[in-house]
Amino acid sequence: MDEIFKALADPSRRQLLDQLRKKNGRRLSEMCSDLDMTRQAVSKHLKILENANLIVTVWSGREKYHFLNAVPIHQIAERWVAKYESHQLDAIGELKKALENKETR
Amino acid sequence: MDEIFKALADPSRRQLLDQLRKKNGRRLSEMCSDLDMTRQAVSKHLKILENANLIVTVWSGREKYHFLNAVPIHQIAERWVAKYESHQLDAIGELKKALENKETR
DNA sequence: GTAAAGTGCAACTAAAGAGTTGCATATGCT
DNA sequence: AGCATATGCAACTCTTTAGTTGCACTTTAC
Repeated sequence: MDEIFKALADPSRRQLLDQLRKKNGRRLSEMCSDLDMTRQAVSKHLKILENANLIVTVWSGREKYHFLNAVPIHQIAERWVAKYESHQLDAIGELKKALENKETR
Repeated sequence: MDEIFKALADPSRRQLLDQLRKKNGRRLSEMCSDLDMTRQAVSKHLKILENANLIVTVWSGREKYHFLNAVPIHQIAERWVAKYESHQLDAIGELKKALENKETR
């Protein structure tokens, strides 16, 4: 799960995912145009996304097609975000509790 | 939003959030015990979480209480993850489309 | 067959990040 | 007043990461 969080931490990589969301199955050179960096840099980002299983690739001749895989994103939403569902911030109430706790310590 | 993703990218910081999820309103020194690093390092992590608004703090005398704020997590789930809701991976189908596209290019 | 297109690999640089140590400051206790 | 507790700030080290440049390899087009 750490790999996924790390992969999503970079804005360029989120942008690449976003590109694929709009038009799936792009080649590397297609994806470079939107980013202000060299092809090799984009290639590295795509590799990180692929290692995190956020992207799946298929070769056809000399061309490599990139496909979005949203499954890991959904898993994080379900397994990780869900844990924080019930947590509403009630700072004042919580603070009171904490201070009461302090008294009796 | 970038700050939130970056803040969540570190396992120690996710662990700190997890601690607060179990028992809210902790002080810095309380939170150190679970992490294998110095107090100062934990303090830095907490500051990053605070800057990302994932944690809210309240001073009481010389003690600083930390409270979990799950709102940004929910916002990411709603605004960002939701965009990827409809994306099911159909690699073979997508590939076919990509290759057909290639023919006509 | 030769050139162009699409991609990968490796070495390097520069910047960001995690963690440490040392010192300072403020509060609470006796 | 004096000491212990709780935290913050700053400088430093080490590692990771983002990005570059240069070269190699394979496939397609002419």
